[in-house]
Amino acid sequence: MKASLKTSTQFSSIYGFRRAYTISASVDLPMCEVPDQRHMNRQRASGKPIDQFSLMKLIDSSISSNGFAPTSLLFHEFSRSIDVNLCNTLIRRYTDSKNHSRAVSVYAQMRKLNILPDSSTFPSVLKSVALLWCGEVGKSIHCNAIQLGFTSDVYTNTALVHMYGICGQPDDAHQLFDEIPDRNVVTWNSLITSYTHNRMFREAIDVFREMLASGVTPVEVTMVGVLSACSHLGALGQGKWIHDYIVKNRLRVNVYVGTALIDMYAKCGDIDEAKKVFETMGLKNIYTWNVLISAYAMNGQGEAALRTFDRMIEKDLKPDHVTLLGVLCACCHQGFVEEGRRLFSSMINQFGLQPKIVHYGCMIDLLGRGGFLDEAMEIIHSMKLKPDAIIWRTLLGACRFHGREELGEFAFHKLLELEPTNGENYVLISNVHTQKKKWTEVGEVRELMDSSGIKKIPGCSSIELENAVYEFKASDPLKTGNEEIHKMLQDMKNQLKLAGYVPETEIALYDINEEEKEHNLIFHSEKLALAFGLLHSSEPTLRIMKNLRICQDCHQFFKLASAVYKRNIVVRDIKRFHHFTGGLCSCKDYW
DNA sequence: CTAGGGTTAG
Repeated sequence: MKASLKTSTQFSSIYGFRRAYTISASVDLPMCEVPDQRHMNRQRASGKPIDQFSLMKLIDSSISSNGFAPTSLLFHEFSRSIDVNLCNTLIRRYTDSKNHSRAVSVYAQMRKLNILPDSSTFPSVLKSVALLWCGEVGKSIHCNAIQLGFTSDVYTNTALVHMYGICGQPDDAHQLFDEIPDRNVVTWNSLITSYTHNRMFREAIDVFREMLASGVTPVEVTMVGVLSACSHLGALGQGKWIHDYIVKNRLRVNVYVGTALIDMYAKCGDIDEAKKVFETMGLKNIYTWNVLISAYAMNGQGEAALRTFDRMIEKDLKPDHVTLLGVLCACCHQGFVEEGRRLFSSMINQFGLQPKIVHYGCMIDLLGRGGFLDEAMEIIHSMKLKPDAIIWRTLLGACRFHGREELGEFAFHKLLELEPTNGENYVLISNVHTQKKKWTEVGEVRELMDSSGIKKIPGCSSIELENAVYEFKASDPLKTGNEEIHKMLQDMKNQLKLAGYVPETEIALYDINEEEKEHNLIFHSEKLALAFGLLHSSEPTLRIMKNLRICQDCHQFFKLASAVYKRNIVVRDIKRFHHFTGGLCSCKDYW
């Protein structure tokens, strides 16, 4: 029946998952250290078979004091006492205590001893398989379930949908889902999270719509999945609808739902609403605080992020790696160099957290943008971790900012080794040379790019008006179809020039992160979306999303447009938000 | 009695 299932060998690399363990269902288990050897020896010496009750007690005490029971020995010594119920309990205990590889090992032992699994074996063991990201093992357990006739058990099927989803096989999850005769709300939730886990957010929302259409009533967990999808898509209209749905249907705003709501509003650029949800929440945990801190950081409210952090510390909450990342990022986006240095050292000294590569990256960005490139270099040399491509790219970006050609070349050569096909790197070094007007070097980079076949990513922007999303790609002014918008843009350009707009052509000439050359600057996708928004909406705030970073020229253009056309413009680009109001941007041009 | 949940630099 499952002959069409794909193998899962690639999932770990495609989705960036780290394969933590590899377990084969037929592998011999390693002998574990035996914590209660004497007790077992006594039992063995007495020659009496141990009864199930004593065995479970033994397992329990062993798990609670050592975190595990000597599984293989138990199976070996006491196999006569072991039946399916005992195995199920053992699997569940291991799953609950996050000892997933042992849970799977128990299942493997069961199969070896020919103890037939029952309908409650599969859900528990599959949960562990999912958390171990072992799609291959999951598939073989799925085959067992089919052979043993558990194809219509909804618990098993739901666990399988979840397992395939978590293991990076959302298509298999969906295919299986379609074959399940009696799906319930948990089955639907599993399919939705299959998609969110695999960054297929539109599909997740489609499934949610289908779920509503089929008459299944969503619950809190459903909302968390769909809200997460809305966050990633920047779908504010959709997200608000979910929020309304929660209120109207009296679903609880528990800590999961609340955190997901804050994140949704933050990632859709509505920071005020995000804050409101936070203030009305009863129970908050570290996730909630972290989400609010990075909400402020990405929306250009660095001070608020730091104040939130202080509030958190006052409440005696212990910050974690994500918290520190949020505050460092806030400092970075606002140029708070001194504050960033202080936080970085308190991370280690006060909070006892060992910085990860991301924290170093953030510090290098902060120092680099601030012009402290030598200090950034010192950090790179002093860190125990091997600098990755992102570290070097961040440094290269700072070199462009401050015209440090030599150091830039150094970083670029590191990048050529680490990721020779990433076009961004070529663009950055090309811009370093452009600034210094070293046209020979610029030409060389160009050639290197062409010969390596590196292509630019097309820019695409979208704007949501009255529940519809309109997408724009950088357009060719000679093509027909967008006359209205093109005419509007020409008018805007003339208007804004009166307010001081000067098209910036130099950088754009070689920047593949932006769509078009000099004469086409005016047809950048975000400008098209803005013109469309101004023409077709009278809302005070226009929200635009872009798949790449906003370019320098558009940034200037939008600032002036916010003043001339008296609108707030919120742009979410691939990195962060820009809130344009009255001729200024929340990023204070520091990005 | 067993299945489903939120955050992360450039």
